[in-house]
Amino acid sequence: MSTAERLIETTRELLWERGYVGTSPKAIQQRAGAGQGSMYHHFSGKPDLALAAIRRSAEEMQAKAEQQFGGPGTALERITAYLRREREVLKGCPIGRLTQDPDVMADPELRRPVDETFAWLHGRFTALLTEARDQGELNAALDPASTASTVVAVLQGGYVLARAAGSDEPFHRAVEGVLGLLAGHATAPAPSHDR
Amino acid sequence: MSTAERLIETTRELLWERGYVGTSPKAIQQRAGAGQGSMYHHFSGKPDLALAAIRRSAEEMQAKAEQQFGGPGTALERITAYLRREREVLKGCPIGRLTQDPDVMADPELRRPVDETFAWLHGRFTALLTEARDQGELNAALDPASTASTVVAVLQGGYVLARAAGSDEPFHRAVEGVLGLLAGHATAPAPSHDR
DNA sequence: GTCTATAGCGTGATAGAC
DNA sequence: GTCTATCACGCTATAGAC
Repeated sequence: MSTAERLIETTRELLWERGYVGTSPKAIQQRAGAGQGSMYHHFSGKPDLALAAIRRSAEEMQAKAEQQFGGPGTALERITAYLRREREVLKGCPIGRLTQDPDVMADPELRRPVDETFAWLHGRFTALLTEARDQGELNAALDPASTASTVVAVLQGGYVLARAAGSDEPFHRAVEGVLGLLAGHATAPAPSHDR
Repeated sequence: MSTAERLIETTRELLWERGYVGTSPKAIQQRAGAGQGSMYHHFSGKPDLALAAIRRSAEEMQAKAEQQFGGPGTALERITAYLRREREVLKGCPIGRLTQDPDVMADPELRRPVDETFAWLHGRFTALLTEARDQGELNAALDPASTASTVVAVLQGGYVLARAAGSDEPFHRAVEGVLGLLAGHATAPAPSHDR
């Protein structure tokens, strides 16, 4: 693994653990086992390195989500699979937490990957919920776009509640709660596609 | 307004805007119009002042919530009133954001008010949802405790989505989405209490 | 590419005068 | 109670040797 690679990965970790304001170039260098000069050779400074780290985390989050979204099963089953997927709940969402970092939100370049990731996620959920509705898995009275925002918010808020409590429980309760609400809106067993 | 008062209020503002790590004693003193010596006369240091500020914000959040919870209407109407209440959405939740501050979460004293506020909020919502269920406003199949976590998470996650997008819209969509999900679970018009 | 040395500034806190 | 002076330290970055 190259030095630049190690610097990016280390920055991703520290951004996740301590946020942008709480992460110093020095801390990155020490954990990555790189000197000052090395870091400034590969990156112009803290914002440049953070941009590389944030972009990679955003890509990773989308790729992981696509694993469940593009998997087998009905639309509602794929949504359920995504919501119930294993997560490092107490560490929080590596992208969502950047939202609370004033210096990240103040810089359009750093902010863009965050904005785009949630816009993508919302679009993906809206499409899946529309599919579920059209297949009769979900009540037609529900607005897919609003429900999509609700589902994404439950995950992000679940992380907040879990960290406040110092326990995974509130996160899982929130997820099961929204699944219960969605389940009650099923109108009929989903028809099989192939006949 | 006393100097100590001004210091606490200023700290509440800065904690909301920039978090604990991003807020320096110097910045507090300048905005509050107080000197170094003045601050250290009234408070033992940054953590002590932050504790006073966090406690007050936690109390305020609970008091504001109780305005809607204890207001008129059925349980579901009071929940709706709370969810639709005016908020400074783009500023985020002054308590929820502390959850992302590693130094706050690492200090049991600073962390306690955050933990307690969300525990209280969850309990309050659980009671209201139980009441709604018993009054036939809500499907009996729903678990009040899980649904309560979902509702609180929607608010906290709504703030995250709004800040990511730089717009109030995702917050309001998420709120209307969960109200839509709850509405579909009504089993019958709520009976009047008084006859 | 990586190292060490250095710079200028901010942070969190203390000391002691008024 | 509030002020100014001072401290040791950490932050982000640059310079220049190797």
